[in-house]
Amino acid sequence: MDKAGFMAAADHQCQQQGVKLTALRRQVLELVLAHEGVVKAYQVLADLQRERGIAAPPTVYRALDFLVEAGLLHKVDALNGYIVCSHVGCCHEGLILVCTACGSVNELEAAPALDTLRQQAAAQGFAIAQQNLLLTGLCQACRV
Amino acid sequence: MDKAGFMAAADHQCQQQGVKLTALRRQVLELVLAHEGVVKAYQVLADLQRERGIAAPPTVYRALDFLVEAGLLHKVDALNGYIVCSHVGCCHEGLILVCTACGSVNELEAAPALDTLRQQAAAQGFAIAQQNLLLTGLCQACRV
DNA sequence: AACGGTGTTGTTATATAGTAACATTTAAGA
DNA sequence: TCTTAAATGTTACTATATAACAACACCGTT
Ligand SMILES: [Zn+2]
Ligand SMILES: [Zn+2]
Ligand SMILES: [Zn+2]
Ligand SMILES: [Zn+2]
Repeated sequence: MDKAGFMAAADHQCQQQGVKLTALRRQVLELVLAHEGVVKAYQVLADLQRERGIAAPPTVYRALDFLVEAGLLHKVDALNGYIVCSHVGCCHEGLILVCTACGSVNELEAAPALDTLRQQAAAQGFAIAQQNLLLTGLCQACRV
Repeated sequence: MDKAGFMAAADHQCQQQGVKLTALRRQVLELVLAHEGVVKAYQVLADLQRERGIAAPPTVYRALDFLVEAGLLHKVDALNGYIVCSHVGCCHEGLILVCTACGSVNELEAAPALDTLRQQAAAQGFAIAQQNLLLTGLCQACRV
């Protein structure tokens, strides 16, 4: 999906959810979108400062939190970063593949695999929540 | 496994691997072991300072890194913390279940589930590395 | 239009997490 | 003993994230 298409989908999704994609949030989303792969909060902050002058960490973290909550971004804990969801609109559980060699990120639909995990966890009485799984490894390009 | 048993297993495992469980590393391991569930680096640092007087972050981070590398601890990225491996000795891939209500942690053997994921990733040309999966949800005690 | 509540953003300060770089000590082999 | 590599100490710093409160904008009601 191209960036314009993504922003349109984002607008739509926020309307559906009854939440507001304000100018600031939209700007932050566009800044994330402008990067390939994983983006860090402080990188976004720096970008935002270039565009708007002064800005402080809470401004960025709030917007990022909102966008994650709205399902437009995913937080990639292991990297302290964020990626754009590549399945906006379809309620999904992501399988996020991060290449340890080149840093590229690829998001798959993980529902089937998570069913297996869910069963295994359920056998221990544990109910796993909806979530995204981060897996590290080597992407096709980096496998020699 | 009780703590003494774990320390014995840790000694054994380090010998097997030809690495040294020095006094400092052992002390850090015992400090982690003294807690239930997830422990943070700076908590360990504080504990260490109580026991030995002065200590600086690198001291703790080095020891923790070593212990993770040796397979005695697992890093729990999503929580910026560490847990004691509950399968020391058997080479394994962990499935780490973290209860979002009470913070308890439970580690399962994840090999079968990871096989499924590995296949799904392989279909995209992605080779996932050996790793531990962190899943959040509700433990048996916290499911109402 | 004025009011009041709610959500959003601004601002300051601080808390928490992790690492770089170099000095010093310790342990293991030649 | 001498040499060297590993481990630890030390200082300083960078990076990540949040608390707390102030100011503002939006929206429905009076
Ligand atoms: Zn997604
Ligand atoms: Zn790659
Ligand atoms: Zn384990
Ligand atoms: Zn629980």
